[in-house]
Amino acid sequence: MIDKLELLLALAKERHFGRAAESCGVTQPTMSTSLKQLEEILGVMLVQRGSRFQGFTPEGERTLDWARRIVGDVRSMRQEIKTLKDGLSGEIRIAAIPTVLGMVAALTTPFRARHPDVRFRIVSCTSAEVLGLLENLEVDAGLTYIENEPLGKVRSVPLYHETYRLLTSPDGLFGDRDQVTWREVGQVPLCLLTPDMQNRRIIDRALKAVGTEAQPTLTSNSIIVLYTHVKTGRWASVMPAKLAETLGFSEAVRSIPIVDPLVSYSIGLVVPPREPLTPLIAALVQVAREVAPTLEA
Amino acid sequence: MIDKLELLLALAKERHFGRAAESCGVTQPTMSTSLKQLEEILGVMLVQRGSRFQGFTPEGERTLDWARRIVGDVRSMRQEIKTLKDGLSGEIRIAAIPTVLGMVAALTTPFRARHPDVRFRIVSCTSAEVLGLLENLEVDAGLTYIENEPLGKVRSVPLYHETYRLLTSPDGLFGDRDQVTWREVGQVPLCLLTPDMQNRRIIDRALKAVGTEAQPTLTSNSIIVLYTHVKTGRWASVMPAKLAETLGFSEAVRSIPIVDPLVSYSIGLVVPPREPLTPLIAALVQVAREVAPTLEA
DNA sequence: GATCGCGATAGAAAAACCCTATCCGCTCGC
DNA sequence: GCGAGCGGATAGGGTTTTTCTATCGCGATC
Repeated sequence: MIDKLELLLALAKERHFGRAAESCGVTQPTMSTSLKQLEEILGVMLVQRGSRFQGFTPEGERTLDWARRIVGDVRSMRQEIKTLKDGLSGEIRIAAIPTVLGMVAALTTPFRARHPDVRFRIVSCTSAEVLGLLENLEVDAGLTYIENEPLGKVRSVPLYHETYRLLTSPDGLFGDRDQVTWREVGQVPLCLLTPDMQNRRIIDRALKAVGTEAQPTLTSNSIIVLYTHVKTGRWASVMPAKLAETLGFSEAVRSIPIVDPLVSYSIGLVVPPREPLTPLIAALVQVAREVAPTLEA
Repeated sequence: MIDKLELLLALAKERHFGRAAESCGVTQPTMSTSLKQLEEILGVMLVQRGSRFQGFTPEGERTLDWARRIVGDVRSMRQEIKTLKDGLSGEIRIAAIPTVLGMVAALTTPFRARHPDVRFRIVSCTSAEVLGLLENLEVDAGLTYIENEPLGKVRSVPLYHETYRLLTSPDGLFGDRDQVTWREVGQVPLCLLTPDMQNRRIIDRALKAVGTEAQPTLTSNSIIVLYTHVKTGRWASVMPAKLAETLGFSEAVRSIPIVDPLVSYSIGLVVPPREPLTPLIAALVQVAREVAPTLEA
């Protein structure tokens, strides 16, 4: 039963019988028959049948919700019992948006100092994907924006506020300033994230609010790409202050606060709304609460 | 996996391998091996092993909590999907304390008018047992006191307030009064519920508060026994007003309000705190909310 | 209209499951 | 202190269930 629910979840993720089966370590016929059995048990069609996968029926969607919950609880149970036996151990999977990648260490380092048997897996993705991965039990926690754009069903722990800096060489446009306005930023050719990233949308929104828009000379979904370009001193960018700090640029780059208005968004840890949390996630929330004050400083 | 969790729940209920196995329709060896498998899966001992059942280990207790939740969710899922297919149908099991038994019809009748395919099973028990049965998924809802004595983890829907009447023949002690005090009630020989019933404890408490105590001439855990005795006109009792009304006594019995102080306790529907409720229970809660105002009148 | 990708189906091998029968240890009564 | 009886564990075998390989059939695509 549980296994069949797991197969259903895999199918929802892959939307393809063969790949879903493979991701669960079974063959495609097993996938087919198992789902058919699940449909028989529940007495309803769950999958739209055609020559290929065509999505779920409404009953299938409801069953998916239950499956996520039940499978999640079974995993939580197993982990909790394991923790009772071995102490905190295992792996925590965290999905993080690119602009917080530099801050992940602020969470993982104190955590690991306290719980050395715990491993981490960090995946970088967009803020929308964070929520999807969390929902589908593919990660245990997320690091993302916690106030703008609807969060869906999660619990969140605030970590810090993101403010923005113009990174540019001292002899570039506005390179001699102590602060610049968003309107002025609009005049600078920038390296920016691609528009599917929320950070980019935030910047676009800030610029639009003052009646201008970005002039991207380079866009990427990778912070590393932006970083290496800016570091040359020949490209400018707008980045969260924390990120700029963490990355540490050479003297060829100045980090200039952007004001008027001061744009600020909350970043936080998001975890499933389930009660009780798994011991690993509970411990992570605990550490997040503890380090949050030190991050704002 | 699910089956093994069900077996674990049965063992917790029966505290005896053989009987637990039988209640699940399997043999005792199956019970033994299944539990051993569960222990292997989780990597910990769950049951205190000796020559006979000696309770659960701490890990076993935690696993039990999870099992209740997971098994409950699986049942909810199956019921919800069934409802999507067939509409509301199936059975609702309600545990009720004796003094509300007469009021159950006030809930079931409007419910069945709306959902004719739903059957009911009503079990009578003490208020403590109501919560145990609810916790162990042995009933779907309870009808009991909702404010005094800790309720544990349930959601409750208030239905009405219980006040108390002295039932006695017109020519019995205080039989000519329009109201009596609790102190006076203490002087009357009464038919009462046994002390394991909360209603009895409420009465005892009320009497003790005015410095007297009950003089039971007959005690029973059955309302029918009390009813038939009082009906003869030769025995007196203290009963909730609603119950006395519902039962309907002959003219040989007067129902006299007891005052000074006016003792009143809330009766309500209690359901598991799980979200979402099963469709059946959600519908029951709905009906309870609707009929509650009419009950207080 | 041939080809290819996707999922369903058939049949056999493997695994899991559950039963009967029996054993072992503890408790209680005499 | 010893036999009886209860409670649970274990052994062995038959049956069901599961899962695999191989293959089919349907649609979409080029």
